[in-house]
Amino acid sequence: MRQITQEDIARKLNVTRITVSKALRDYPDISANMKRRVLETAEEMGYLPNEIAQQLTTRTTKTIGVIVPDLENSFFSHVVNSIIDTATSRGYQVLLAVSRENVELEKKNIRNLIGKRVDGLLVCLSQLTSDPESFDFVRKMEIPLVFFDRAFTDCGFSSVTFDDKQGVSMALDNLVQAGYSKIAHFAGYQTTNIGKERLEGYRLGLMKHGLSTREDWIIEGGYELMDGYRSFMKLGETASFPEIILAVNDRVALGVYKAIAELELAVPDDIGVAGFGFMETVEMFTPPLAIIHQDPREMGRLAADRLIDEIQQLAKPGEKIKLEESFHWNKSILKNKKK
Amino acid sequence: MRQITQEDIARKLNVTRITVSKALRDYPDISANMKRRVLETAEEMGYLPNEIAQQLTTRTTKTIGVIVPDLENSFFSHVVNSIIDTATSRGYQVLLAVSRENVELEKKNIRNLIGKRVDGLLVCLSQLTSDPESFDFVRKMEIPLVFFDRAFTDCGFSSVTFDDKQGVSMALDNLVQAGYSKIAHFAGYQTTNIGKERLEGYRLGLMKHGLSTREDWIIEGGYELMDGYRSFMKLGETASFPEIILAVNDRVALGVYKAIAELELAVPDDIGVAGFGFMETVEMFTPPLAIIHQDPREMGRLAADRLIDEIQQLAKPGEKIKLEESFHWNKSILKNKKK
DNA sequence: CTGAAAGCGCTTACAG
DNA sequence: CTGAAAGCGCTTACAG
Repeated sequence: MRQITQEDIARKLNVTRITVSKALRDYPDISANMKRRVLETAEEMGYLPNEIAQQLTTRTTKTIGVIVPDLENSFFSHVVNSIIDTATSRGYQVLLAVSRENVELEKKNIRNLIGKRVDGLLVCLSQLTSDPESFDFVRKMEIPLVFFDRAFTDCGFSSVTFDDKQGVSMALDNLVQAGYSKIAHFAGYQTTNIGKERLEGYRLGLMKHGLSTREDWIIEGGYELMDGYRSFMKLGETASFPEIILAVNDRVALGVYKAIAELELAVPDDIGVAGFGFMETVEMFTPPLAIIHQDPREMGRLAADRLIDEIQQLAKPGEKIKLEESFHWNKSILKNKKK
Repeated sequence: MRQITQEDIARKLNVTRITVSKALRDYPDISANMKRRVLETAEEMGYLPNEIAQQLTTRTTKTIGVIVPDLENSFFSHVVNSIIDTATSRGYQVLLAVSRENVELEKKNIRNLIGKRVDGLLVCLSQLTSDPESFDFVRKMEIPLVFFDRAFTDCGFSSVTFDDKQGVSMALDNLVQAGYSKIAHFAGYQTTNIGKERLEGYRLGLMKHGLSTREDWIIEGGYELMDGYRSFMKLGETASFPEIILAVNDRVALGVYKAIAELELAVPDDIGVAGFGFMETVEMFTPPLAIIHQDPREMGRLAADRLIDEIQQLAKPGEKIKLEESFHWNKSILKNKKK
């Protein structure tokens, strides 16, 4: 029942527990012979150091806390997978919590993880979080924290986010160059960062190419499949059709596909569709969706590495890291149109 | 820099740290007045109990370790999400590790998690694990463990797995009743449990309905998209075509769809397809795949609840829980065929 | 109602 | 080369 402790090993070898501790950690002032005997006996007895005790003495847990809004979202599960990979390879374990887009649960998670004395925190904010109170607490406790994907930018913490403006701009460059000029945007809520940034990128991109913005081609909606569906139907009521629809995310793009199919139109022959997403997203579409690519693995790796760097004081907090996005043409847009 | 401890609160109130500890845990032998003062001061000073210290004294961490082969697999990410939900609601946190289908890493993860003194372990074995050594160690340490999805069945630990035989049998019942009799199976490797169970279920199911098994309609392959593709092409070489293909998993089914499209055939008009999967799987297919349904949420919930029950000694180890599967007709098979 | 003592399993200066 | 002392922050019988 009782676990094997250093005391047990010590008793067996007729030395003190201090000698055992030192031998196990390979202190230079222990004889090679004693080290060998201690190691052997430890192995024999099935000794496994009690890390809780180590954590209490060393005041470090080699554990990082991760809070994610929803693990059923495959973007996040990819990010978390990559965080775990990175953390493991640097000797850290991951305590994972899910906020379910719930502000109260997010708060609780933060307190719980700090209570468990994680060495640092990796947080993707839930959609509705507006109150930085919990994070003031984190700052007061002087616990390193790095935001990813969704961040407070004025808290003094580092963050790793995508550069949507750059992404949209690059996509538009490609499309315009291929001869397209009629590009609509099914935008997200303008109360959210994502919605705003992407729409702004869209406007700027068009302007840059001297194209005028048609307000009836900007349809603001939500982030779900039915929003894309409804937006497309609304588009049918306007005077003229665009050549391409840029959807604010993959679920909205899926709704667009659905609407298109119902109207017996075809992608990409009748209309092209693009969205934001990553490789797995693409596979869900027939034909494969063109995407402004956001790589969850890169995000996870960078965020975890940054956090661990800050924990080990190899880096200072407060760095805003922006990840570049790339445009992946696929079969949902006719290439080389050249009008 | 230093964290606030009970000692700090005690000093401020001119009492001993024992009184503070008791007040915080609402001991009956502390005056209501003192409790109030302690609570207030704790709040004021931003006191957060050091759970590491608590863990050391109480010898319990309220943490469970979860090992999963691959978090990018959405089945597993759904299971883990559900585990976290259940664990959180019962007051436990989750330390998550990924084995990447790597036996060595799996071993290391187990030792690491036990080193961190988790109260229990939830494990989905990596595909190649055959040596129960690590698990003997777990047993020796008397740490509760529950396997899910992939299990050692002769280790004395509880397990939660799907009843594939029952699932296939139910699917065949439905199909035969609808008038189908020509059903092929694209099986998995017969060296794996999953491959074996599903093929066995298929044979038994056919037999039950007095249908003969055509060996050229059983094509053994792997678990990836290209395996399904190749198997379908191989089928083209046989004398006669089946009406329905039962694929061993979703990726194989996807390969079948691909092959069918290339041969300019259509699902379900020319041939029907079914596979194993869950709701998210279905959405990836056009038309939506018929599935023998394995619910990851149910699996996660049951496994976590079982483990916590065993931790709290509300249940004994060694229970083999089999989850029922249901057959979900979708548009990839013509219903009510009635020949 | 409050406190003194012992302990959880470990580590780390400091002596000898 | 080995060990005695002090400490990490907490809890829990046991006294008074």
